[in-house]
Amino acid sequence: MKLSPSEWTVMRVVWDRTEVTARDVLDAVGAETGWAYTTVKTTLDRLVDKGALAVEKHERQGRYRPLLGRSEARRRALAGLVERAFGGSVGGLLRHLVAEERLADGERAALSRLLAQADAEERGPDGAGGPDTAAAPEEGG
Amino acid sequence: MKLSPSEWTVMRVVWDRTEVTARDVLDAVGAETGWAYTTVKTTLDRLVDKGALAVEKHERQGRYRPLLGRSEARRRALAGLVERAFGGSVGGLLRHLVAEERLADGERAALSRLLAQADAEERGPDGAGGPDTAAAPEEGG
DNA sequence: CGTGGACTGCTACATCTGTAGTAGTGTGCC
DNA sequence: GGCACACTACTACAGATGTAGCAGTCCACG
Repeated sequence: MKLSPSEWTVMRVVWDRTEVTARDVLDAVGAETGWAYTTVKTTLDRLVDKGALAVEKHERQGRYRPLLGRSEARRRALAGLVERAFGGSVGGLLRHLVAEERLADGERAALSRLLAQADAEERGPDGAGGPDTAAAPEEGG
Repeated sequence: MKLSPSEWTVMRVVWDRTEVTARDVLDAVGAETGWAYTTVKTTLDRLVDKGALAVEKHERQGRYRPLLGRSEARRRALAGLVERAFGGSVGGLLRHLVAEERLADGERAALSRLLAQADAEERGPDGAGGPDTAAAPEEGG
């Protein structure tokens, strides 16, 4: 499942609140996107169609809840990019990041720290619960 | 300028050879994609339209040459992904990579090495006019 | 010179995406 | 009890993308 740019915009709101109405989404992104209410609605419905959201009626109003987790969506988007643009190699992406993207000093330092940390964690398996670990039910097919 | 998946497929071939004919591309990707000759041709032409390739006639046969570089294309694709999926923060992507993608030990080590290397390079040869980073890496993890 | 193959430009068509309009319907207010 | 409002389902339409066919043309070969 691939999310289009507009769909990402909507999903961001849903993920931030865990459950939203179309109105909520419009309130959140209307200013920035200029979308009409129906545009939000259509996007929301398409996301339901493709299984990224679940909708439930409350007083005849739809409430949308993510089925696709943020991390999972990121993983897939990233996988797509790596596949298309870096020959399927995460290493290639990494090299590009370091070599071409001119990471700021702070970012490099932070990345080094993260690496060390992950290293430690993986050696002492107790890990869980990052900031936004979204466990998404996997749709079976 | 954004490249579609099919366009990436074609561009990969062009970048690998610096100049190609439609036939070359078909030979290179036909087996893997199952495309017809005309599909390649259309994609090539669309790439010319959008300014990613230049074409030149030799004996009434078109030879295509990249105008858009691979690194540049990667940069843009990456920027798009970071924008859509990571709230515009490369740091967010980095965190995801380390935390979620379960880099293999080898990859992590390689990345550390790359970082150290880039660090040295950037400090060594040229420091003038550089980014005067206002310190403070965002969100302390 | 006629024919076939290679290559080209143009056209086509389905699907996806961005964006929105319209009409139907339940509900609360006057 | 009707009307405005909010929300929904359905429909629309243009541009991008995936994929390919067709017809014209040039060159080489017989």
